[in-house]
Amino acid sequence: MSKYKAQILQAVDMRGTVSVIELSRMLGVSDQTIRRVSQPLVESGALSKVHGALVSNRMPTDPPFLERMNLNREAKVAIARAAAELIGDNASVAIDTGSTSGFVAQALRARKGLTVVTNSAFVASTLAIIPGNKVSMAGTQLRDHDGAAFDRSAFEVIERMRVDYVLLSASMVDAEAGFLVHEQCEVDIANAMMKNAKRAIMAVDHSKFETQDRRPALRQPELKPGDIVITDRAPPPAFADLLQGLDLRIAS
Amino acid sequence: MSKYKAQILQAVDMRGTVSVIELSRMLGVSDQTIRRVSQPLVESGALSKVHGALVSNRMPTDPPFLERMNLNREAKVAIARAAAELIGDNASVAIDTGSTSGFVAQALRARKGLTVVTNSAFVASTLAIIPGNKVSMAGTQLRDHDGAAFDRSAFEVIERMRVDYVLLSASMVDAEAGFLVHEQCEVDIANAMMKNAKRAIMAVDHSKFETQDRRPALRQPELKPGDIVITDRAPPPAFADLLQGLDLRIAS
DNA sequence: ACTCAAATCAACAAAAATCAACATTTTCGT
DNA sequence: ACGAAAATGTTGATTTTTGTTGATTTGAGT
Repeated sequence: MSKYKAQILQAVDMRGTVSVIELSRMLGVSDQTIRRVSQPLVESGALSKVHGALVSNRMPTDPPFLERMNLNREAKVAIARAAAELIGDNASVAIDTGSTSGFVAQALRARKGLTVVTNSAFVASTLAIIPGNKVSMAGTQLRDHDGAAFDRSAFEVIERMRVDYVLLSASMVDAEAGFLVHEQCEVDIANAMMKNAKRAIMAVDHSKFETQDRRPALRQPELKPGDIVITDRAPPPAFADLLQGLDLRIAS
Repeated sequence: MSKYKAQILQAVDMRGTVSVIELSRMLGVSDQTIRRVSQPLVESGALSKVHGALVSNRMPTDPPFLERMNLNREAKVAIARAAAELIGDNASVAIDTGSTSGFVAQALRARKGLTVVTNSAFVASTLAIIPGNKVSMAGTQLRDHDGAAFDRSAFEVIERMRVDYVLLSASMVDAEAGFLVHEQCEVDIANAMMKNAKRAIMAVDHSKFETQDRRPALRQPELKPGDIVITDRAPPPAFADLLQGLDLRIAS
């Protein structure tokens, strides 16, 4: 068993796919060594190999989904680590849809004894198989672009739970309007989750503060004083008002 | 108890992995001493040893579900390909839990326009994000060893659907008793799915025909004549009676 | 189909780590 | 202080891992 095994697995699982050359630079060894030590991993089925790279078997390989997962990847990983750190073991947490939430779910695999409620099938399947976790999948009918549910039963499940944290995300942030998403049903779910959570964690990478997106957007429910915002760079000064009273954390 | 043990344990658990040389410098003793002192620690299971370093056992270990996914991998992949071929585009299909079903779900990503109902969060998240699919997740409360649901709402969802195929699996096959699983709830779900499907596909790799498992087991609902059994090797002759009237297919 | 660059593989030599045996030092009870 | 037992360091043979080389395969583009 090689000493690089854990690092390779972690890197590949986090990113879905990473090139052999990149791994060799990352670990400071030759590409040949990466191939050699990863061979048992692919034989055991933990990873798959393609020409030039290793790909994770634990993550969807569907283009649109993967694209979003790979946008601002390092930022999201850093934010996810910080969120997982904050949440801690044995906590209960509601998690919404969104690629950042997907990374948080992956980071939360290191936690133990979580109680989770989510309307994202990806989040649910990521965390459900960790021994000791209790995971509730909210909703039945999954929409195809991200595998999340927004039907009536989703609300019923969420409204039955009472959790320590709710993890939310946003498509963009506007200095006046606040945290925005594109669909009403996402707002509704966020609202239901927030009502039943002690504390909200809003996870947004820095790109969300700079979006020029002009598509119609809807406001997420307002955060309460003391709620947490995790991002990866200090937001521009224009957002000072919006973030007033919130617990802003910069992950790196 | 050696005076170094505590420090070694602490350092290794803290950092996950630390080289023997580094430990020897850290404690101001020879590398040989580190090996000697750490030997009882690895024998007692507190640490693992790799060439050049000691790694903590505390932190990262694969969930059992993923380990089962890797058992008889090639056989399951072959079976999954055959099943996906058979099911075709635009079909509707109910899929149960089980590692073989997980592989079938992955193979089904190549199909288009599927309507899927499943009680496995893993299957659901794998297929939900394929554009054009309609996926229903049956159930809310996910059990931790495989992320599948067996609660009342799971049955309600399944009983509302009418599908072309149901994809089933088994833990083992007995020449007299037939296809067996270990839990009653799995039988119940299989039963509900079969009642609402035109045709059943039973996917079992060859190892299931050879199991010596003596744990108590329960029969899956009886297959109808014309139902399909997909496996990867011709079953032993003792199973001829059981397979009588069924459509047996050998995948390679 | 053909070409070229990049990635892979196989084999070998160099380097690093391990192990076993022995010499030396430390510890501890008397 | 003395001797036995345990712990540590040292040495050299052995094993494992690693980087390099060159031949081969693969994949993208024409």
